[in-house]
Amino acid sequence: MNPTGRHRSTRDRQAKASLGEDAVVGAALEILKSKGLAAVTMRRVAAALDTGAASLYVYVSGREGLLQAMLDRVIAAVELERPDPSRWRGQLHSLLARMRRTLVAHPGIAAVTLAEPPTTEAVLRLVENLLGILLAGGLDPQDAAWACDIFVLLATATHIEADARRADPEEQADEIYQRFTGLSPDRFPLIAAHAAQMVAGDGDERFRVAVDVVIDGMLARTARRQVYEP
Amino acid sequence: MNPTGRHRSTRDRQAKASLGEDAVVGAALEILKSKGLAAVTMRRVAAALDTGAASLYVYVSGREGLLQAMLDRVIAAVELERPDPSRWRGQLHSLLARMRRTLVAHPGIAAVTLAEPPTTEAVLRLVENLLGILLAGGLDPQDAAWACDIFVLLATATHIEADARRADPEEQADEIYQRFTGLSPDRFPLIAAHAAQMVAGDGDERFRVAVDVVIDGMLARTARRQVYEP
DNA sequence: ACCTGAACACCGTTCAAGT
DNA sequence: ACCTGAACACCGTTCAAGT
Repeated sequence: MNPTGRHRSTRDRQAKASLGEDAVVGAALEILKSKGLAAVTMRRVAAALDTGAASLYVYVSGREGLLQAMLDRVIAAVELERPDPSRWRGQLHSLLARMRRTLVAHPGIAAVTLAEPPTTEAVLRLVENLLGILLAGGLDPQDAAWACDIFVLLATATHIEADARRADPEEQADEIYQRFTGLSPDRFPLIAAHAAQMVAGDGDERFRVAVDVVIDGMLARTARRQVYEP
Repeated sequence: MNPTGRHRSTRDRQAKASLGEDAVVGAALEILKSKGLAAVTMRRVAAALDTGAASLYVYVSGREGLLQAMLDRVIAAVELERPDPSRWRGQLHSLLARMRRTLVAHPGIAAVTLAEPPTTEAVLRLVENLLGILLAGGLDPQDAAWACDIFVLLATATHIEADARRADPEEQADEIYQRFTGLSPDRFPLIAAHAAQMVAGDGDERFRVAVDVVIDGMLARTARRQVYEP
């Protein structure tokens, strides 16, 4: 057997010394990026590794476990920030924008985030970093914890939203705009009147505004507390 | 054939005059509530209606269309508010709490919301109402539009989060608390130190805080605009 | 004209039987 | 001891053939 040769049959190949969780997750991520979440089936991942679906169960606990491991690997690639009280707001925006960009690059992967509590290594590191920046910003621990939760929810939700709209986003925005302006002014006067505002901004900008709004809201809470409970 | 009789075979029964989109959606919602989203298969819905999966395609365009119709019916049941500028903040909380409660009562249904632009009748009515309350509150149209988007994202995301945690939520919170306090203080000092804050509050309370934070953040934007661009 | 059984092309997971 | 082909119990969707 030529060790560099590619083999098309599942029989007749060298020992699987090179296989392992990393290889399985890697193959699955490649399929995810090129074909989307629905294409990530045990059978297809196995085929990409020149083996059968049953062999995958040695390295992952099943499809659910595989998705979990994929998310962890994706999140692990997000560069963190060293919390700096003098620029915590900017750090928050950078970190969350990177997180969102990474998620968007992996269509569908975030469905897993919401489904499971943040328990894997990489997700914990990200949350720890978020918490650090928020506390450096002077937030009360409870507010900081809640803000973490909200930010993760927003990042995940905008990501799911983004990748459901696979087609040209601008074209789709235009389509929705047309539909909104065409709505009966008797029944939907506000949506019709403000259609332009309803479809304004791309995913990045909408996410940025959402993060900004949450930061402002948290600062308002902090200010209120300092007035009433000094 | 006795018209009140139940038939177990797909052959040998009266004409399907009673069937229609409503019946299909109703049967699907019953399965959703009792067995969850994964159990809502074309075959099972058909079986509940004493017919075969193929017959469903007369009334719905496929599984995706069925889910869409189910969501519309669920959202249609959310009672709306007549916008009142003097109590818009309370109205927002009431409306969104009702929306969330309705979603939580239908495990898994919200996965559909995010996946599709808000284009169905009932969703449009809800968004129109949200927009009305926000504008009554004095928000700039663009801010109001963005707030709508954020609120819908939050409601959907917390709902997905809620129903992934099927088991006893309190027990699960305790489990996560144990895991957080047990984390290495070298690597995750903040999560470990603030574990209590991280798991504080049930779904309702966390959602309420999130809505409050977004409202405060939007008011801060409004105030800022009025100072700089009077 | 309407309805649907049966077929098609898939799934995730298990396990007996091989090497 | 390790690996996996084949089987099991499902999917959504289509369509030819029946009534």
